[in-house]
Amino acid sequence: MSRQTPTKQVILDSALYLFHLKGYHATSIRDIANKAKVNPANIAYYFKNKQGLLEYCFISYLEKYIHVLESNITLLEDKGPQQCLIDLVEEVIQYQRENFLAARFIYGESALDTNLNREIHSTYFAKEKSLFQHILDEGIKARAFQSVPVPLYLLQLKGLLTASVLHPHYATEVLYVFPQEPYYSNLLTEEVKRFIELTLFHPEYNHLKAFNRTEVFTTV
Amino acid sequence: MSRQTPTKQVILDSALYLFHLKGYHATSIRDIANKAKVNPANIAYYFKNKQGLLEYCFISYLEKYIHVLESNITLLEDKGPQQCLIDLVEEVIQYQRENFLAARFIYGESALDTNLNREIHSTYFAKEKSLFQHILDEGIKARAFQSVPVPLYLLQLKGLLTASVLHPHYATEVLYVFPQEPYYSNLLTEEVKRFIELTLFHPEYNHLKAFNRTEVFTTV
Amino acid sequence: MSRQTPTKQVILDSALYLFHLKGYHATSIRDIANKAKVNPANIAYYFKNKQGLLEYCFISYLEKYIHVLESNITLLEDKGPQQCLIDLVEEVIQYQRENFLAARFIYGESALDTNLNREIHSTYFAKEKSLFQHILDEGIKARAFQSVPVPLYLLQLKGLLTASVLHPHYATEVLYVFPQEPYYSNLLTEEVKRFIELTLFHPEYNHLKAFNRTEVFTTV
Amino acid sequence: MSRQTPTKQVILDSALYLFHLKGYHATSIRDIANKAKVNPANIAYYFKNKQGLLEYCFISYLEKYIHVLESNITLLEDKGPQQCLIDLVEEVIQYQRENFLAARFIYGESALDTNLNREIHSTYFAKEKSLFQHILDEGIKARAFQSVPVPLYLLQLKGLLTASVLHPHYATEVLYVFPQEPYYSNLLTEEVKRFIELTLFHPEYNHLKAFNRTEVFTTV
DNA sequence: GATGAATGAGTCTTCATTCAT
DNA sequence: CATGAATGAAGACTCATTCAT
Repeated sequence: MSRQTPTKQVILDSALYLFHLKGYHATSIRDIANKAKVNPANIAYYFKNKQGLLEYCFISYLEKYIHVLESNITLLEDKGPQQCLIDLVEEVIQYQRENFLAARFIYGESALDTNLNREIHSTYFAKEKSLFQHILDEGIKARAFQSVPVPLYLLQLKGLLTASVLHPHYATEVLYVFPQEPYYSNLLTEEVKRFIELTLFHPEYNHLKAFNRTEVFTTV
Repeated sequence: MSRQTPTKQVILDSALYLFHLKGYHATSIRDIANKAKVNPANIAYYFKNKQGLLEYCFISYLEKYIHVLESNITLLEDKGPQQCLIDLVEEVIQYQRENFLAARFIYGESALDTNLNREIHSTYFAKEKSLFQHILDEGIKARAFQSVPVPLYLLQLKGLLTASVLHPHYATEVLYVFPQEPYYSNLLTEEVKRFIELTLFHPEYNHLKAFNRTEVFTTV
Repeated sequence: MSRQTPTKQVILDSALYLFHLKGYHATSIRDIANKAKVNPANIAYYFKNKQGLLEYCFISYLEKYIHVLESNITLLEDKGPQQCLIDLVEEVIQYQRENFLAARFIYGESALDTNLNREIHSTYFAKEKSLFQHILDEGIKARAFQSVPVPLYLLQLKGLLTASVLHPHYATEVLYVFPQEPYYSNLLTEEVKRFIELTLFHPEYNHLKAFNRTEVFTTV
Repeated sequence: MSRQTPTKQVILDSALYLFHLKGYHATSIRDIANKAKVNPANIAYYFKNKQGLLEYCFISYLEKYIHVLESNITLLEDKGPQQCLIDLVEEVIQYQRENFLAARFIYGESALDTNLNREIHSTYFAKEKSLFQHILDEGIKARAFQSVPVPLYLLQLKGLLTASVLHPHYATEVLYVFPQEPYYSNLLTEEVKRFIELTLFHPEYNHLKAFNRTEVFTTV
């Protein structure tokens, strides 16, 4: 997290913004340079390549993302699986909201058939999976969680956690839900937690406080 | 559903395949023509534009998708809200699996800032929302469903339904779940149904047969 | 001048209109076909080529143009050189006005370096020159005309006669002179005649009626 | 009149040459680049567009052309209308000869229906007209000129002045007059002056030296 | 660190033309 | 006589990248 040259940073910000808006291939290096008010050759200087810029975006997001997960898992024994998972989900959602541009962009591109995607799936996402699986396995073993089919459950969990990232226009323009605003973000977090509790937690084991949903959104 | 020129159809298939694989902007018109083994000028002949080809892909998928939803909703009164929603979800998942390339591609692109995206959100997805909302409202009114905040619930439902479409590499290469195979597809459908039952259905009202999950996937 | 297939004629009219409007190279064969509401392949059928269509336009205009000149020259001995030249000029201007699209188009293109241009210059325009020169030579010999340098005089005469054809926007949008309307066409014809009389005719010989210009246009 | 990059200048020269030879639309950007021995992308770099290159050609010619006119008009009071017009005509012909390629090209294209043409007519040519009209009005008022219908006269003057530009092949290949050579250029200038004197100047007012035409070109 | 000039490959698109029907 | 399908070549233009300064 070292302080970066203003030029490098402004390139990065512009790139991230345009990538998330138009996608990687639809964004030209001159678009980025124009937005950053910088000479295009600087991009080659700092990132060697357009590809290099892309990788930098991916990796710097994912590196920190994994760090968020790992630092949470260390408390698994202290908190117990239920609390640990709940906290983890909360922090993931928060991290995604704080790095919204990167999150939206990376998950959007991650469906494509790319070498870079293959790499990050075999490293970062594999790591992510093993961390989540660890919590689930521990929870199931401790009878805190119901005995769910882990991979399927993780896929669904992924769907829940990335819903507001991957369907931004559906959220804002169709449902009038604005996931970037704290108000909605909190509601969404609570909903995800509710899903997890209802579908995963063992009822008898549950020592979390009763779930009280705000009743605001019952109808629209 | 009129009979199409073989040339037009083969262009369409090739385009869909490459779009889903590499994304719209990374796919050149020559790539498509090569794969289809036709002259690039035919693409202009049949679709006027690369953009025209894109729109054709989007619209022909979404048109049929909306049709699936609508023909299901007509049976809402007969089936009751619970069975109607369950059947709907099943058919949506099935439709997505049958039109996997289009589904993956369209949902992947739908996060971008495009005129086409704005259009389809204000038409097809708005329609989709109103249909889903109709079921939910009816179900809540009839006490078949719990009183959930509809927009948030719809966003999460969207996340669940598109999870295997939007995270294909995560599913196959990390989780070893292959959503296109009928075996996994059925399991995933059952899981989504389970989520809905647990988070939406009113327990007392429930007259569906008890949910029996296959216990295969408990661990991996 | 045989009656032509409606299709052939409508193609010709459309071509001439678009050629004069946008120029030959800026007009596509599909433009013409669209305007004529005809299938593009018909152009190949009737004219073999785009080039063939062009040649047809050129030649059919010039063939008739030369005919106008020739049929006038035959009366040279009867009328005397002055009257003959005056009548000729009048008929040339009239012919150009009646075939305005062709005239504008052909003179516009005739400055370019083309095989077709080389051909029509060595035939039609060479013929045109020899006819004009014949009148001038006869007139000079008969002391009806002043002893002008013929080639230079012909070049200037050409400039005068084609002025309203080659500067259509200058005429209409800058000078507010509309050469296609009979009113202005007559005025222009009178002006050209006046130029010729003043610069070419021998004053003593002149037995034409005194030139009375309409005084309308003295100032603007 | 700032110093231009050699590359930019060589592109400009090549473009002008090819435009005048084949016309704008028949000249491809690759033709220009080949002739200039530079990379085609440089054209986009310096002129943004093929259209941009065209506009540059038009405007740089016309800008200087108007300047020629204006700097002459300032001497109107000193010289009197007759001498001023004569000098002006001489300088116009000279300017056209010095910028032959541009002049031929621009007047050739100026008959077409183009946005650019509309613009230059409503600016440069409107300006040109008002300058010429000013001289004529002054001359008529001062009884130096006969009371001619100004717009018609200006149209004919235009025809005279552009004759050798707009009928280059007619001049050289049919009449064997070579307007670019100083010898012929002088003769042509004298002829135009003679026309003006005979058709415009008031005989009594005339204090110009008697017009002596070289007698060389009486016959060909 | 940063820039303007220059490049070659690649983009989408349009064109004139042909041919079977 | 007319058409729709199909083609190959060429069009203008954009792109990522390099390099001397």
